[in-house]
Amino acid sequence: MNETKQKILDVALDLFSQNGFSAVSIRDICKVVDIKESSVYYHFKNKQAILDELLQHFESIATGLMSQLEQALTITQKTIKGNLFEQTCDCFFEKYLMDEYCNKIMRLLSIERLSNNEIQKIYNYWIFDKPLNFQTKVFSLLISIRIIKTADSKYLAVKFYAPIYLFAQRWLFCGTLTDEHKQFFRGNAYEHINNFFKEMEST
Amino acid sequence: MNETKQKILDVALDLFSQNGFSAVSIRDICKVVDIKESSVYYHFKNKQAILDELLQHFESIATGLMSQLEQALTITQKTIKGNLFEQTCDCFFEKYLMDEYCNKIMRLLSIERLSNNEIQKIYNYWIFDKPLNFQTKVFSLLISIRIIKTADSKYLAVKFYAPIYLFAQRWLFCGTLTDEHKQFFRGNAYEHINNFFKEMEST
Amino acid sequence: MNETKQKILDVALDLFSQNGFSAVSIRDICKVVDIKESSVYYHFKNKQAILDELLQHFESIATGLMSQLEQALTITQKTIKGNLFEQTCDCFFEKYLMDEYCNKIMRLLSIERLSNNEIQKIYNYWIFDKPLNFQTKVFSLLISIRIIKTADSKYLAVKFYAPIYLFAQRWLFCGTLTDEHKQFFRGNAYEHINNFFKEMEST
Amino acid sequence: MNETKQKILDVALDLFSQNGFSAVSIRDICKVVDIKESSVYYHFKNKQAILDELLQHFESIATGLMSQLEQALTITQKTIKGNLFEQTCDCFFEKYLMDEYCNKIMRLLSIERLSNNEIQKIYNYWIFDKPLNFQTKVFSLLISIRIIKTADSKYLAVKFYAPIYLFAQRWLFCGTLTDEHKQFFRGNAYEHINNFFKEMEST
DNA sequence: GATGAATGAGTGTTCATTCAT
DNA sequence: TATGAATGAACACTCATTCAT
Repeated sequence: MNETKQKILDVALDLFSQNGFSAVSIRDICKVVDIKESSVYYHFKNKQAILDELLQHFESIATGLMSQLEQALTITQKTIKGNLFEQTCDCFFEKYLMDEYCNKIMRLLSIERLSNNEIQKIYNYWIFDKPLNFQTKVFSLLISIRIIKTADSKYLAVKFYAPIYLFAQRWLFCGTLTDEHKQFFRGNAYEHINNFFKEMEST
Repeated sequence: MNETKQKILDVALDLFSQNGFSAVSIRDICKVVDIKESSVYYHFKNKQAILDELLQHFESIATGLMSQLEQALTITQKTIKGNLFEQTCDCFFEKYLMDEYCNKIMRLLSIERLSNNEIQKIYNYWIFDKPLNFQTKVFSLLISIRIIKTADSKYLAVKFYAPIYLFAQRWLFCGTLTDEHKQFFRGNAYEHINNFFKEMEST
Repeated sequence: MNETKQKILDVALDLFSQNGFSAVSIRDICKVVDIKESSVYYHFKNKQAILDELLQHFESIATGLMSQLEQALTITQKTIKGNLFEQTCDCFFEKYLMDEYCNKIMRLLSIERLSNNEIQKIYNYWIFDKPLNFQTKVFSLLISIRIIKTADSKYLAVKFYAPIYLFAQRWLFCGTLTDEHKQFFRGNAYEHINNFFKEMEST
Repeated sequence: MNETKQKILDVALDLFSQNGFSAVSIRDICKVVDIKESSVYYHFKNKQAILDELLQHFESIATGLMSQLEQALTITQKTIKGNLFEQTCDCFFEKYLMDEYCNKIMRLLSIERLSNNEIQKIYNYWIFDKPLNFQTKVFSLLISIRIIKTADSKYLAVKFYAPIYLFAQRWLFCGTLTDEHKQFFRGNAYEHINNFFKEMEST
């Protein structure tokens, strides 16, 4: 892709994720990219088109990652649960929640979702429904191969995912993503996962 | 309080909660209140002052409610846990998360928190820290009177609160608060609470 | 006169003399007087009326002072020139150029005269024409009683008054009137007057 | 320089010199230039920037002119005083006090100086200190080459400059600069200069 | 590919003034 | 006497966008 266009996308995402779409002006973006405002309109039809392209790119990344996770599910049907969780969680945390690009998009979605129905849908899908859906599949699998006893896989998914979501909101989707916040998140999240499995085994 | 001033506050909160503070103009507010823009400045120093007054009012309400909940804790030390939870949860859900005023404020906080440090702090306090803190106290109490066995009350609080937070985000803090969404939330939340206690009792 | 009305006049003059008429708002005045803006309109028809009253009062003061000086001229026809000048200059300096009220008015006139024909006329009359006219009379008198030799009294007046005017502009009509600036003015002005008479005597 | 930008500067100076900086709105300027208000902000950061550019241009002109006058001083050390004065006064009157650009700036400075310290300084420098300073140098020179007898060159400068300053204030810095006013000024000023030299020679 | 120049619509805010109480 | 409440007109300034070059 064109170099300038890519710069615009990068800077726009950076600013959008910090201040929201409507609070960032074309001027703001151009100041950082160091081009004139009219130049933006050579690369994009309008301001909205920048957002659209960012979101589209995110959805293709997220789709890829999620289908990758789901594939891992079928391949590793026979792996022990520890490994399975270790891998998928690691991947979900590092390449999704804390990935620079994805994290910025999600922060942007967080801001804009309340005033934009289109974005609301994307947010709900990628932050609530898809992860919960995936987690439900994981537990269904574990139940089917009798690693864990029969239970409501949907509710198990909520129990497992809700604290992760809460820690993500607390540490990863507030202001700039710092290494310190990342560590807080990892600490809280892995503690939860460990506790979760201990309880699971004890039953 | 003055009638017009109250109208301005009401309308402003309504619009802010839907679109965010900066996306709502004084013009927008005045169109609904049916006054001229300059009249706003008789009642408020500037646009920010409207937000400040709304937030201040929320904080006084939230403070009142939370101290009320905490008082209930001391009084009912001898009540059975079922009652305690029933009351506090009901109150927390209906008079806080789903209360028209508080819910709007929280939606507003959700939108603005990522681009406003001041609001970030308020959000974190009233949505994360204070409720988790309260829930921790509840579990400490239950542990101390041996209704539940010794355990990490802090982690118990997270396990208990995280799904509620997730359901609230999913159903209560997205777009206008409809009766349908309220029912979805209640359904999910009370299902979680019931399950939570069944597990508690079984251990 | 009514106490509040007087306060408004005092404060208005103070602010006008510092910032000019149009740069001072009714709000500014009311903040200092500690009344509501609407109250001003009980005492004055409009903003302009405040200015009018201030100017009118100034003109009555100035008229009084100048006629007093002119009277001194007739009475003291036989006094020696030294005394005459000493008295009139002292009076002109202290009770006119450096009088708190008159000085503020003149600073106000200075600001506004360029954009206001009415004020331009008042300024020209009381700052240029009247003093030069008076001074001309003084020199005419001195010439007529042969204290100084025949000369062009009009030009003498300019020679005498111009440096005083320059020193006044330099020290008395720039920013707030401080004691320091007053002293600078007195120093410069009396030095000039002394020099002026030495030269006069030597011819 | 850009044509529109120059037009804005010209019109702005014209209006500022008549009404003062703050009394002239961007709208006023745009009406005359025949552009939309928003266009101004393509050429200037804000209203203040227009003033700044005007003042800066004036100071470069004034600096040039004054250094030119001072150079004339060294070159013509041997010229007779008549010539020297003739040339410098002519230049100072026509290219400074009555030059269209400089005169407008000085009227603007006159209006704004009382409410703006920055401008007060510029005014004092270019209207009082610099001209008096130059004139002092002229007299020092004349004294040193014994064309005039030993005397206080500083006081001579005041005696020489004060009437010119007074006539300038009376005729050149009041309302629009008309040919009639220019003639009044020239008449008064040259009469003073002639008288001044007659007296000088007679002593 | 990029930009100089312009603009219409909109932003928050200030102002002098009015008028019923 | 004083003020609470309101307003129309103006203000400096920002914004996304257009278009000829």
